Amino acid sequence: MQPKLADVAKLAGVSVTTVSRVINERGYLSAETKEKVFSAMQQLNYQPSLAARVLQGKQFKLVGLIFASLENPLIAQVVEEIENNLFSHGYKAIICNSMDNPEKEQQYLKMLMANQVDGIITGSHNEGIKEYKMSGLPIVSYDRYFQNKIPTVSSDNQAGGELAARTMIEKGSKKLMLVSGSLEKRAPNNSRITGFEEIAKAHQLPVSVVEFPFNATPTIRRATLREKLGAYQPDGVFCTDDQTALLCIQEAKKLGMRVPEDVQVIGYDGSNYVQEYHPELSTIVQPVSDIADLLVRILFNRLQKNEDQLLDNYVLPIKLLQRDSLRN
Amino acid sequence: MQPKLADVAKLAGVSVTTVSRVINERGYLSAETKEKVFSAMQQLNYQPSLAARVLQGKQFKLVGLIFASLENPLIAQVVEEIENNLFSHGYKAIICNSMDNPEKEQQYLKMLMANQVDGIITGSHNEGIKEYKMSGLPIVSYDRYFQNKIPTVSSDNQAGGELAARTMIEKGSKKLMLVSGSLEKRAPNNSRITGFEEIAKAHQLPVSVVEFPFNATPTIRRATLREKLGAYQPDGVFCTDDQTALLCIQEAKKLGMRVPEDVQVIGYDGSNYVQEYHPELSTIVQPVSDIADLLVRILFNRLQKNEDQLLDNYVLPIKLLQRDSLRN
DNA sequence: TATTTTATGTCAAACGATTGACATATTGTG
DNA sequence: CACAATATGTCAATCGTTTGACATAAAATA
Repeated sequence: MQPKLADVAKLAGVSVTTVSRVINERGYLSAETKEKVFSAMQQLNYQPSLAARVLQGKQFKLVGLIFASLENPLIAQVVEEIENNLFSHGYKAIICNSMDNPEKEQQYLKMLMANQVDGIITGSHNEGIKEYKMSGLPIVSYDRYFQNKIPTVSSDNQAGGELAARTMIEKGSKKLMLVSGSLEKRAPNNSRITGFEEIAKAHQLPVSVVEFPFNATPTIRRATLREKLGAYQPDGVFCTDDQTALLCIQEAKKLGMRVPEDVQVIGYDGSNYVQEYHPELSTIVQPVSDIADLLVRILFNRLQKNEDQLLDNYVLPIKLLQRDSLRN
Repeated sequence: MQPKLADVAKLAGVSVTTVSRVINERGYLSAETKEKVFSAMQQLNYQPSLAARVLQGKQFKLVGLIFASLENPLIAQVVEEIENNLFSHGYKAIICNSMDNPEKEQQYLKMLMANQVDGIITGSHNEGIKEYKMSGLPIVSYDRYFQNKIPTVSSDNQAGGELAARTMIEKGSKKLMLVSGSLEKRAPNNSRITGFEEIAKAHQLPVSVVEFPFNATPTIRRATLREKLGAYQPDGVFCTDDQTALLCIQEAKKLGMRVPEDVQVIGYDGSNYVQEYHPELSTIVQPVSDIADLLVRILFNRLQKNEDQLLDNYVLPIKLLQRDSLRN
């Protein structure tokens, strides 16, 4: 059995109240007693029962992370950085892979509420889930709009789309194609599309649009891309996520199109993984560290009930990573 | 405030004991009462306080996952599949990125103990951490050997190394190179090396060995690989992980070596990501789903105190995924 | 009809830590 | 020396749920 407060008290030769005082830093305490208590805790390898503390109204120091899937390198990185961030504040993260499944997401929310987590950070695709409102929990979202004053952090999707268009037009592309990795309305994501389209229109260049449902498999995407690339023969393709962009490059090459001579390709996300292991891909890079940082910061702000200066949306700047899928 | 048991009881017009009986399925209960209670729970959106239940000796239904880093696609996939598996059993997962840092791992163990998680699944690199013994928690490990009867699940590393060697030798490689993604002793990992070396020796073929410390950055790996490839000019390279294999292919090409004509390359891991987005790479594929499944199954077995038929090591079969980095 | 079985209720003690109220020493300060 | 500040102790209630002991009443069975 795990040692309890009383065991520590006995070993240290003090009362349980005193031990509790030491742990919670209340009242007057001599250095000597603190020392005794701490060493007793060490010896017994004592860890206060979180369950018992929570019952007293203390925080669990537990945050729920709801994201679609860790198999997306960007999400994996965001989750990892959030987790590191939380850890440094003494918080733990419960991970929830919603798999883009609203039912699963709903069940997760119930679980998280039962666990009485202190807050939730979500980057999942499904919205209109009423439990979000009911939960009464502090929630922060990544790159998703919610109806009810849930703060959202995202990269500057609009500017990203614009930058992608401007860049490839500058470098000579005239016959553009836009591939949306997932069609969901209301996602900030969509600004990537509008940003791109606006610039294209300003230059009076046509844009062929391909949209995938979010659950399209790589195989389906490949087949579709192959067909669209072959049929339309674009000389510049912007994909709203890196993974689709990779497929796009690969299929273009299979069709005998040279990248970037015949067709330039730009992706979106710029995870560490893509930067390191797909050196060819040019992409719009999201500031992941800043995003993770801000998400946690906002959550803590809400946790501490400092309901002050909370914006509804935080939009962080993106930048272009230019590599071989773009001409010089 | 969250509704409590008493609120449900009042709304359902029964006693708290009855509600508790319904929830815990104890004693005699009429269908009618159950119905009333369930509907009251629904109406109030009642979730029993896990903290209170845990205090009564119930399980948290919480498992700690300690892995090095989610930025490795294989780990991300393993974690994701474990999490899905746990979820279907009503369990949640706390995620811990140890970042290959023993100190962090130790802190995590403490946290997990304080949280009174029901068990731990670890695939982290650091061993000899005494807290593992002290924790008294059921632990299962992935691809790591521990001294003290902690069950381990791994892919058949030895067979994987052998298969890699046999395959490339069969396909004509005579000047072999072995690149170890991380040098750690005592890891099952090492069998990949010995397996490869044994077959090479049996064929009286020389093997040049390159070893990286686990924390070598991609940049360092690239530079080293470039030099070793250039100096040794191997015609067959086996890398003990896919990421290093990708770097290897890329650097070989930069050096003007053709893959697979001049040099064949085989990796190890075969995560979904690599299969989908690096179609060129040939690799030894670990059965990730089976691994995740087994890890969870073993953990549950220990949780239920069925200390029966528990092997120390479970070695699951691997298979070769042959693609363009190998000759036909 | 007598006796089980079924169905529910009341009550109170746990689980482990926190905390307020209050008591009692030992210091230190003016 | 008086009075405050410091240091610790005792005691009991509390958080929300579980559970055992016991009581009671209705329905089912013998």
